[in-house]
Amino acid sequence: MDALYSINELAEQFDISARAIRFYEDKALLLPQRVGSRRVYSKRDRARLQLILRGKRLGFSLVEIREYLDLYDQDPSQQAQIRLLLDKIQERRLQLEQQMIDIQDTLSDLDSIEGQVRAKT
Amino acid sequence: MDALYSINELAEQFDISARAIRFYEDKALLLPQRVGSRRVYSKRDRARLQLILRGKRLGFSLVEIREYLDLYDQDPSQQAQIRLLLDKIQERRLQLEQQMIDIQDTLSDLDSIEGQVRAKT
DNA sequence: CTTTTAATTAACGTATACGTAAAGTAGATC
DNA sequence: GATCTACTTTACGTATACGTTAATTAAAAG
Repeated sequence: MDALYSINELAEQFDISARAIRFYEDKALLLPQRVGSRRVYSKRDRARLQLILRGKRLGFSLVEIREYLDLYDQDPSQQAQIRLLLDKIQERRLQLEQQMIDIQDTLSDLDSIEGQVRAKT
Repeated sequence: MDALYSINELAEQFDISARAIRFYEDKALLLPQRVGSRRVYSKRDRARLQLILRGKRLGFSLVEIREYLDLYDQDPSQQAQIRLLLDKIQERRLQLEQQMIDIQDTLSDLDSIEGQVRAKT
């Protein structure tokens, strides 16, 4: 009696298109059961989709995400691959830090523009 | 006697391709002087390119960046557009915050994987 | 049994941001 | 003057992540 979802239910829950979900399956990131020709998603599939979307928010490509998802499948004892993932995460962290700096710089620029605007009134 | 740069000098300085710089010009983000047919970049052009790259790191599209660059050109007194930019910046900030959460979640997952790995040894 | 409704596959289309030849030119060097 | 080097324009190619018909089909509702 595990909860099951249709493709459109999942799409609505995560605010994405059914097309996107089928696309992820096409790229081997998901492999739901079928009832006849229709896709049926388990809790586990749903959790996978959630990981996919998180990966996307982190800026990973679908190919990268697929590789990382495999880590969750293969009983996780491959430390080499885990290290690779940690490296990628670290790389992303550095990018995030640069983004923070960029935001600060941009906000400074905006401040000075604002100042100029005020000086003119 | 303002410093001038060739396209390849700029490319090297910012570690991008000359092709990329020409592409930005094609998209009207840059408009360097010409000496004969060759592009010559001023300090101001260089600063513009720096803003372009910052915008990219912040996740803006070239079209968006072009719109914002225009803000720096038009003597900055158009508060409506400045507000629009501030809104976009705010939107990016929210995305960044979500990214921070995603990173934390991912690191937690990695911790638990690491725990499982250790438990097995 | 007929009509919706929800879902399916197949396949072409789209936007973004360049990469990558290919062919030519202009100035500097020998 | 020939060649090398840096640079140019033109234009087709590429990767990613889906959007968008179009044509079916199966199951539910009437």
